[in-house]
Amino acid sequence: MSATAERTLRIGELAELTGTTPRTIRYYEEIGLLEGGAERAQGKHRNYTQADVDRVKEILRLRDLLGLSLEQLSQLLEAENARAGLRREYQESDSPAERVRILERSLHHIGTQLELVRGRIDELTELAADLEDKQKLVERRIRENS
Amino acid sequence: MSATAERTLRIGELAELTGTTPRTIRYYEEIGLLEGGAERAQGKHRNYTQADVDRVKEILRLRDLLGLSLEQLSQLLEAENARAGLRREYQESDSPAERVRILERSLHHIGTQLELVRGRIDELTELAADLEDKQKLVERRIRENS
DNA sequence: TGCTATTCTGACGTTTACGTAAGAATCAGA
DNA sequence: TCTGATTCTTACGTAAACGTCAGAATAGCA
Repeated sequence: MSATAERTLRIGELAELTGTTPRTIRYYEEIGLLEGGAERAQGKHRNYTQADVDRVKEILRLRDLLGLSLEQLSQLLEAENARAGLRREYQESDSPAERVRILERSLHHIGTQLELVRGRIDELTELAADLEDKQKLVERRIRENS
Repeated sequence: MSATAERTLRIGELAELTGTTPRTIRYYEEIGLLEGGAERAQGKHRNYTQADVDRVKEILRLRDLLGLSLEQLSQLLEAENARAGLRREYQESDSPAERVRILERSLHHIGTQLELVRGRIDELTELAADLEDKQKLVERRIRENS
C-alpha cells in the first residue's frame, strides 16, 4: 500500500470544503464535469479525495472568474478530465515515454487556460483604463466649476 | 436650439450598433436598466441617441467581463442611471454648486466600478500565477522523465 | 445489531436572461 | 396618401444551473 492513506470524503464534506452544495457536485457529475468518486455501485455513497477538492475548487474559480458556461468549462477541462482518469495509469509507472506524453498534454492544457485568463486580464485592464479616463474627465469638470 | 442636431436612432439600429438585439434592449428597459427613449407615448416607437449607444455598450461590457447579474448591474449603475435622468438638468445650467454635486456623485460611482474591476484583475492575476506554478511543475516533471 | 445522520435517485420547481410568435400600430419614403 | 418595413405590446417558450422534496438505502457508531 502507498504511504498516503488519504482520508476519503463524502459529498457533504466535499461541498463544505469547496463552499458549494451537494446538489451542485452531483450536477457537475451529471454533466460530466466531475467523476463521482471513481467506480461506485448503484446507490452507494460517493467518496472523494483531496484531489477532488482541488478540482472542484478549480472549477468554481474558473466559473466565477471567467464566467464560462459549464459546457465551455467541460471543453476547457476536457484534457484534465482525461488526465484524472489516467492518474492511476500514470502513477502505476508506465514507461517514461508514456509519462512524458501525458505530461505534455497536461502542459498544453494549462497553456490554454493561461491564454484565456490573460486575455481576460487584458480586457479588464482596458476597461479600467477607460474608467480612469472618465474619472479624469469628471475631475477636470469639477475643477472648472469650482 | 443647440448646435448638435443628433440624429435619433430606432431600436433596431441601436441593437445593431451595440451588437445585441431589440429584445434585449426592451428587456433592459423593462427591468429598469435603461430608459426607453425618454418620454414616449404608449405604442410610439422608442428612439435613442449616441449616449444610449455608449450606455448599452458599457452595460454589455460589464456584463460580459465581470459576469454580474443584471440586478447587480442595476445597482452598480444606479447612480449613473440617475445621472442620465439629470442630464438635462445639468445641461440646462443649474448653479455651479449643483453641477459639482452631480459631478461628484458621478465620480464616486466611477470609483466603485474601478474598485470592482481592479479587484477582478487581482483575482485573475492570482489565478494566472497559480497556473504558471502548475506549468513549471509539469515542465520539471517532463525533464525528470526525459 | 439497532439507530440516526447522511446520502441516493428520481423528478419536479425556480430564476435569469432573453427568444419567438402574433396581431395591431407606427413611420419613412414614393 | 399609400405601402412596406419596422416597431409595439402581450404572452408564452426555453436553456442553464441549480433548489427542493420524497421515499428508500447506506454508513458509521454505540
